[in-house]
Amino acid sequence: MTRLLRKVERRATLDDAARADLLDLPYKLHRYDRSSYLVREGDQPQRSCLVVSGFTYRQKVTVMGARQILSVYIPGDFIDIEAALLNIADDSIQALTACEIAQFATADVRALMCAHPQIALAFWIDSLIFASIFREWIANIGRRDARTRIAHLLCEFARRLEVAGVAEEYRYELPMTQEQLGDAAGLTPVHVNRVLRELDGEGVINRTKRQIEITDWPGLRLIADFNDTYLHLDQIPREPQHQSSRDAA
Amino acid sequence: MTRLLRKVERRATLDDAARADLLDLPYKLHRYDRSSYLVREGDQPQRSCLVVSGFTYRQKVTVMGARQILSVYIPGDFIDIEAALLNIADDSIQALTACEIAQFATADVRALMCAHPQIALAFWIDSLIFASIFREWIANIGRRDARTRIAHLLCEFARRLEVAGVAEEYRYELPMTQEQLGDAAGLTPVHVNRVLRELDGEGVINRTKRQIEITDWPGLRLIADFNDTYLHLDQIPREPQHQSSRDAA
DNA sequence: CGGCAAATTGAGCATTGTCAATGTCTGTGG
DNA sequence: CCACAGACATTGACAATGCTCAATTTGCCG
Repeated sequence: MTRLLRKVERRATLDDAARADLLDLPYKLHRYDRSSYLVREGDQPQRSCLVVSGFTYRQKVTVMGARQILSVYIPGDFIDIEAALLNIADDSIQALTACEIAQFATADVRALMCAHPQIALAFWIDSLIFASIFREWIANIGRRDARTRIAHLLCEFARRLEVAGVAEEYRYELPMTQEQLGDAAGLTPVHVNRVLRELDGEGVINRTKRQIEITDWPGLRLIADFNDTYLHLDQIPREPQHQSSRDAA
Repeated sequence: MTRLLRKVERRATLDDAARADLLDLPYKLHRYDRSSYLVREGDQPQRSCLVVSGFTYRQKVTVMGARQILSVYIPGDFIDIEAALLNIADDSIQALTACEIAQFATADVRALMCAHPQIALAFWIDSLIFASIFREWIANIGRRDARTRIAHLLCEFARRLEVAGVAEEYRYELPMTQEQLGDAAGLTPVHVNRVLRELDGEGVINRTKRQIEITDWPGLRLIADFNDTYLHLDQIPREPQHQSSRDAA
C-alpha cells in the first residue's frame, strides 16, 4: 500500500488527511496465473487493479480472430482506473506472467477521489500518460516498418522498466513470446522472429532465453525512431519530493 | 460557453456553485484557418482548447517523414485537456477545416477542477473515452485489412457526428482528403482511393464531393467489424445514478 | 479559361503474411 | 538420469496485400 502512496506522491502534493485516506483505502491482494483474465471485454467491473508484481496486458480480438495487444502493464501501474468511471470494459486484461494484483472497489476509489481532488489529479495524470502511450503505438503500428516497430517496443520496455526500478538500464526480462510481441506490434510471429534475429545479428541487441540486453542503445534508438517524450517521464520529479526511499516497500 | 456547460452536465451532476464557476471560466475565442497549427509537438501549452465549430486533428510525424493522424476532433470535443496536466505536448494539433476554438488558460482549468471535483471527473471521463478510442484505433490499424479499416473509420465518424448533433444519421460531411484518411488509417492515399471506390461500387456508401452517405448501415457495420461500445455512448444519459450520491462527498 | 489540389487508374514490386516443416528448450514422469 | 510432450523459436518457399511511381482526369476557384 505504501507503494501506491509513493506512486501518488510522485504526481501530486498530498495533505495529511489525503495521505491518511489513501492509506486507509481497502483492498484485496489477488494472485493470478499466467494468461488468466483480470477483466473481460463487456464486463462492468466493480474493481480497479494495481499491479504489485508480474506483468499484465490489455487486448482486443477482431471478428476475424486476430488479437491485438493494446498495452503492457508493469509493476506499479494502475491498470484500469477507468473501471471507476466508465460503465463497461471495452477490452480484456490478462496476466502476461503470474502476478499479484491489488484490487480496490470502484466505489471506494470514486469516494476517495471526490474527497481529495489532488489524488484524482494524480490518477488522472497517470491515465493521460497511458493515453499518450496509446497514441505513440498508433503511430508506431500505422507508420513504421516491422524492424522499426519491434525496435521501438524494445526501447519502450527498456525505459519503462528502468524507471519503475524493475530492470537494469540496458538489460531486462521480457516475458513475452514472439507471438505476443507480434500481437503488440501488428505483425505475425514469423516476421517478429526474422526481425529479432536481424537485430541480434547486427549486434544491437542480445537475446538469451527471455532476457533482452541492449548492446547498442544509441543504435537501437536510431533504428527505432525512439524519443521518450511521450512517456512523460518529466512528470515524475515535478514536485519537490523525496526520492530517497526508493524501494522501501 | 453554455455548450461547455451542457457537455459537462452530461457527465456529472453539478451544484450551483460549480455551475456558476464553470460559466465564469475565462476564455478566448480563436479562429484558425485550414491546416494551421493549434499546438506543436514539443510545446509547453498554456491553454486548453475546445472545438466550437469545424474540425481538428492530432498527428505525429516519424523520422521517415510519414504522418500518422491519431485522432479527429469534432465540435464539442475538448481537444487537449492534458495540456492542463502534462508538461509537454508529444504531438501536434492542426485544423482540419477552418474552425472556431475556445481556449482556456490551463491554470484556470486546474483551479476549477480542484475546486469542483465533479467537474474534474466529467473532464476525466471525456479523456478516458478518447483513450478508449485510441485503443480501438490501435486494434483497427494493427489487425484489420485496408477495407475493414476504412469502413471502421467511416462508421466511427457517423456515430460520433450523429451523437454530437452535427450530422444526420447516415449522411455527413467528411472534410478529409483521401490522403488524410490514409494518414489516419495507416494506408497510402492510392489504396484509400481503391477501397473507397470499392465500397462505393458495392453500394454500401455513396460519395458526392466530400459528403458520405451510408446507404447500407448494417452492411458497412459488418464489413467494418464495428461495435460502438468503445465510444462509451452509454456515459451520456447518466443522471439519476449512484454517481451523484458519491459526488456529495 | 488557366491553374491547382485532389481523385483516379495502371503496372510492377516489396514487405510482410501464409503454410508447413524442423529444431530447441524445459519440465515431468518413469 | 532419460525419454517424451508441449510450447516456442527458427527456417524456407511462396503468395498477396498494399506500396511506389507515374500518368491522367476531375472539380473547384479566381
